[in-house]
Amino acid sequence: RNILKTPLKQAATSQVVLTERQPDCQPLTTPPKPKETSPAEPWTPTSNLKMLISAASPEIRSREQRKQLSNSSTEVLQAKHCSQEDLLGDEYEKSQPSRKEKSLGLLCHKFLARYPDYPSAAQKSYICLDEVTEELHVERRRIYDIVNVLESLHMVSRLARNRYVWHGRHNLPQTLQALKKVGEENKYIQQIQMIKKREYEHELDPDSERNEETASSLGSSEQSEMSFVELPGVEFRAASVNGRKYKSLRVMSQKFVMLFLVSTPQIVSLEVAAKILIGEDQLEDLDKSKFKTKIRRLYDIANVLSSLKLIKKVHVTEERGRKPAFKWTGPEVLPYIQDTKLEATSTACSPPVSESVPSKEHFSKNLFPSKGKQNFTRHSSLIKLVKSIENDRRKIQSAPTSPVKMNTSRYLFFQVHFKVRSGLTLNMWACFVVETLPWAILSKQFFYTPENRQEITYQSEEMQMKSALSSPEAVPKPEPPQQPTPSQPLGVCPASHSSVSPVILPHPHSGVSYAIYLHPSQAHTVTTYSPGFMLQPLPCANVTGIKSNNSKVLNKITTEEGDNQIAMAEPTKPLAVGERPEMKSETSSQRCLKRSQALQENNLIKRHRGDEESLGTSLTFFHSGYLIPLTHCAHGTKVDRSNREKAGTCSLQHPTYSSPITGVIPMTASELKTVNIPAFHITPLNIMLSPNSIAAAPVLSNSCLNSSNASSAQNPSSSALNFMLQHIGLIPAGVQGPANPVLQHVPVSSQAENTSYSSGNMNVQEGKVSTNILHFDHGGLSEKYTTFSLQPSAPKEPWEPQAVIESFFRTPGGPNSGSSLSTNSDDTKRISQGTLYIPQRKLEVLED
DNA sequence: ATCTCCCGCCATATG
DNA sequence: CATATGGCGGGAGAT
Repeated sequence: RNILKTPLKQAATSQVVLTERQPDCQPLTTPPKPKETSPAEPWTPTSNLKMLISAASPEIRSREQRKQLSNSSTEVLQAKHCSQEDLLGDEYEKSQPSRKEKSLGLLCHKFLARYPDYPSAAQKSYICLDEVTEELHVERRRIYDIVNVLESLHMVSRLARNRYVWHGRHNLPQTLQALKKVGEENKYIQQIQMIKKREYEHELDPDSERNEETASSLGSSEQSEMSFVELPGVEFRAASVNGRKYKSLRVMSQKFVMLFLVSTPQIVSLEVAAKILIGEDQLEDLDKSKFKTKIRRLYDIANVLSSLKLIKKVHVTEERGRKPAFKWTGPEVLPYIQDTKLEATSTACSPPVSESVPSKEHFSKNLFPSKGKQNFTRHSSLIKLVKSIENDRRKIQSAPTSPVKMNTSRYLFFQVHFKVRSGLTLNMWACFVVETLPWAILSKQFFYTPENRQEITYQSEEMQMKSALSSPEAVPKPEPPQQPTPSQPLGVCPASHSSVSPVILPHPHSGVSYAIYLHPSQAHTVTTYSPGFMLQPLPCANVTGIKSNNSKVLNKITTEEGDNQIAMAEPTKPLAVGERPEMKSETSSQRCLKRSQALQENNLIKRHRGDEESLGTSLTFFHSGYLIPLTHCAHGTKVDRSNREKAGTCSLQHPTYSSPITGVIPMTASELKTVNIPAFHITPLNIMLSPNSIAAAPVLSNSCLNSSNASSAQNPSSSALNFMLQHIGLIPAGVQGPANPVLQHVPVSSQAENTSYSSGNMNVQEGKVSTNILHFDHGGLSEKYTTFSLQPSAPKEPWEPQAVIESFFRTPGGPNSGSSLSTNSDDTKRISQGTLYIPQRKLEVLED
């Protein structure tokens, strides 16, 4: 081994020598001196050879190395000369070491093969680097690369020199959870947005300005050091090692993973990752070489992660071209259900066993993180983002002179993560703009999370996002200040949902596609920007074919990789006020059509139910035009209960989906009834702000139950759901049809009962939002979480975003009431129309 | 040409 | 000091 080392070092030297000699035309001449001086290791000649050989063929090189091990310097030399000349021409090509076969990925596979994924306590395996390097025939250096990444995931930990312990994937769930949490705290999402945003701008006008950037970046240079995320049980032993640095690769690896866990489509392009990993420390250091190096490292890391099946390579295509990226294919990591106290115990569990069921408190705490008291608007990246947004608005409005208030506190970001029965999950990011329209959807998507599959394993790549649907929301642009529409209390938002277009959502397993109705503009956007995904607005008449196999569209879709998409909010033409009427009428007719279809579909569904049975899934048509696959849509608590239990069981076996909230969250029959969403169970998985943002609303006890509408029979969670979905555009307002032709204009409801729940129409056009409770009843634990919901307000009362926000993040009487957002919660504000959006490019992800 | 990323020099840390 | 680690970037296969 040492032998190898020495000559290598000299290779460089010899290069110099060689070069110098070039002019002499005697490149092969061996400098006599050194040769004699070190009989043990004839470095110069060897080096020369090495160089030549390596240039000629890696195969030879390796042979050379082998020989070298058993050598007698002179002989080796001879041999090499021979081999060099002999082999150079021909056979060298085939033997073995095509570069690929030496890839870190492959090596990693070999490495991993040596140890069990889930080593039992008994078979605690140790890793001796010397052995490994020898057995795998690799240079030590390479092993370090692997081990470092594994360390970052706590799959191994160092004991001492040359010695590591193998933990396998036992810690993975916790690690990922922890990483995700940190990732969120680091505001990676925003940073990513920021980067994309920046790129976008550069595209628009290459001669962009960078002063603003710099300025904003100065804002704060806090947080995120080279902090390595550790787990309670798995700290760096050999504590001394812990003393900073020398964890770069590890840290980088963790951060890289964080990016996946945090970003919504779990896809991260190398470019973005590199930028974030760099920019995190140095501000705006667009050093080219540094970037390259970062990329190199990322590839290294990615190779290991790939071997671990945690990520997979894909390509993201956008205007700029095809960019390398990776997609997370590891276990789904739910919002931090990580509790330091629980880790130790859970670590001891055997393979698939998940962490113990989190305590109520802990769960709630995680669901609504509230520790970060600091106003997140202070975060530099966010400020940047906001500035960018302002820029956009300026551009869009083409009214550069219009006063643009830079008030960062006006922006609020939050993520909504709804879970639908059979695993269809709606995940999105939205943004509030205080003083403007309610919100804009930054991104949203559906993905399939098979929590009720018994056979689920980490290879969730087949499952996750296979049927992902990401529909870029058509976000209305802000209206020019010149023509404010203060008189129009109801924002553009509701209006934009007045009509829907069916869209097909492929289903990976059953081969069934689901139709989802989206607003035309959305559908359009989708089709336009996600060609690869084949979101197709279909003529209503055709939608009936839930499982149609004749539709080429469908065929294509099912063939397509579900994750070929990624679409983000795209600037779209705002709905002009004038257009609204027409839209509506059109909508009405569409609704009718749809409803009739709904019936048909329902039948179809039933007919096909048998097929679905195997999956324990069935389709149900949601009368609002939202078709969702459901698991025994039921209707009663019983089913729910059993399901829940099943889910619970499942979770025990599959840590990946073990989160208690992954399971079915039952709603009582009464709830369903009230809500009028008979077959539609939605579980608000988490509604949270960006980490550390404004005070979140932590759980509440019963007190809250009564806080706002105790008397009201409405189901809080449903309210919330309606509210969200509607504004998100998933549920068209006033689906009920012509009955309420002018929904958009007529602020509905004055009573809680008819606000939206009674007639099944979701037209909650406006109203006050108040805090409400979500019932989480899983595994015997019944919990209530405060969330928002609509409360009927006085007719004609304009929208009060402030209230929305307030109630969204605030809990009456809760620890965080009177949060940072606004000083007086009861104060309502008027808002003008408009919306913000974050321009993003169309993306297309391709498998490799 | 671009994407990947192996190789191995050499600065540092460790013992 | 000898070794063990691992940062880093040249430059060569892969595509």
